[in-house]
Amino acid sequence: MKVLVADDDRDLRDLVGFTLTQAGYLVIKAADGTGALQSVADEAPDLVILDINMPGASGFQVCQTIRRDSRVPIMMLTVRGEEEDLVRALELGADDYLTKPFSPRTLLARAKALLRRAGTEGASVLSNGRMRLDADEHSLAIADAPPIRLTKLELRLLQLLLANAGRTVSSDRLLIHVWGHRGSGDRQLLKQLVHRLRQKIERDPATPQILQTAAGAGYKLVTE
Amino acid sequence: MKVLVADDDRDLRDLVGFTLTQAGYLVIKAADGTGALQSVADEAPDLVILDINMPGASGFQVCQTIRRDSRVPIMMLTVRGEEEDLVRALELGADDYLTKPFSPRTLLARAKALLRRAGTEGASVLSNGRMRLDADEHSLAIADAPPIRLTKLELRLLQLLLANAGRTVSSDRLLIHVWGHRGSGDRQLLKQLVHRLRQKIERDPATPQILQTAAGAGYKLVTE
DNA sequence: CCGCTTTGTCACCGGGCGGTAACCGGGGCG
DNA sequence: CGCCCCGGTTACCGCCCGGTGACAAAGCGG
Repeated sequence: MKVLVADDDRDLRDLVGFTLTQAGYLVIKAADGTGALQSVADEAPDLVILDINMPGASGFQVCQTIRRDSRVPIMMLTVRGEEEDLVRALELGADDYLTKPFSPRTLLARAKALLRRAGTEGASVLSNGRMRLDADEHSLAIADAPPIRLTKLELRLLQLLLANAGRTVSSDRLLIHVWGHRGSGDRQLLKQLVHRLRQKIERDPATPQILQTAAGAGYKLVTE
Repeated sequence: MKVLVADDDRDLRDLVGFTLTQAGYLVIKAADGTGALQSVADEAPDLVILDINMPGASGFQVCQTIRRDSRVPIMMLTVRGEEEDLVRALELGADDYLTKPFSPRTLLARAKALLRRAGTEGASVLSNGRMRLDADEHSLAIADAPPIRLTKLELRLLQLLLANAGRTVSSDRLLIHVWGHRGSGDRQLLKQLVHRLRQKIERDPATPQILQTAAGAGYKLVTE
């Protein structure tokens, strides 16, 4: 389940992202309106969380543009006391709104309700090239080989890698996505997870063909 | 299809009632919380529409009480700007919500979606592959074997599993479906229920062929 | 009120998941 | 040349998870 979080306030973006990540969602972030539109087009998220006040293109414009060719659920973020903005947002096709400040619990409850209502809940399979990741089954199928069972952590790792297939994903992003925190000492965790995952999915774990390392940067998934 | 509308505002109640009646639903009305509970018990509606602000018993109490022994879809009505109330409602087991004012069209669309999702339109017998579940008889027939008597909980568990035959259903969903939103952390209940059910339906309960576990995720039913 | 069935709770076990440390080998650099 | 940083690998171990048995509590029909 992919969620796009668009907000120019870095702290808020991180908080929202963290909350959703911990709840098992795959989070994509954007810092401004144009970035948000780009991400919607590229990543086809299942839910979009939009701050109204953003540089680039305002939340309104973004919302309107998205609605031109998508019915993806949109949740708007506003500051208290901007009722008329709110009404306008709803008229532009937003599905729900949240006034800052809000608690993580609130956010989660509303997000879940939106996804449930949209009926997007069932489709939890992410695929790219020869790889197919099923979040419900906790399994990964490569080409026509029988699916491989994954643990929770392996699944999370692959979610982010597969969503960025072909591109290198930094160790920090992986750490945050999988464990929810970063730190130099935690490198070992990632090392281990990658190693164990390679034992499972690589034909020859010593010379990885799929889960490749980008020295000094991170890892990337090769799906071709 | 029976719908209960509970709201202390007579005008709103009538409007909602009228909308639903026109759409072909059988509408029951209640003006306060206690009346709502009474009606739920007496009439067993297929959908409950609850205003949060009501005399008698608040929408929360009503919602919670209903959820103690029923999983009938519940839609909450709120006025704009009561975020935390809303969250509480969703956490208490409400399925959807609507902020006043809303259009009749919206109301209808949401109500239909809820009923569809609840699968209330289906018959009392559910079958897939070699398995046939009869909700009235509380029995499960596998292939040509004589039907097996089921308890209430076993029946509910199988309902959800059979409706998603072949796919993994998460432990959380099962817990909510069977016990109705309490003990969302109580894996023990599910563990036991599965164990007991396996004793009944599996040829060799130690190596399940039908009710299989998806480690770290949930359970799934194999109907082939 | 009794007895049976159903359901909730507790305790235990075995296996695997995941965190931690230590070691190895290679490449960059002083 | 030797140091050290980085990533891979091996090993160990605590703990969580799922399965199981036993028993208490609750529900229900006679």
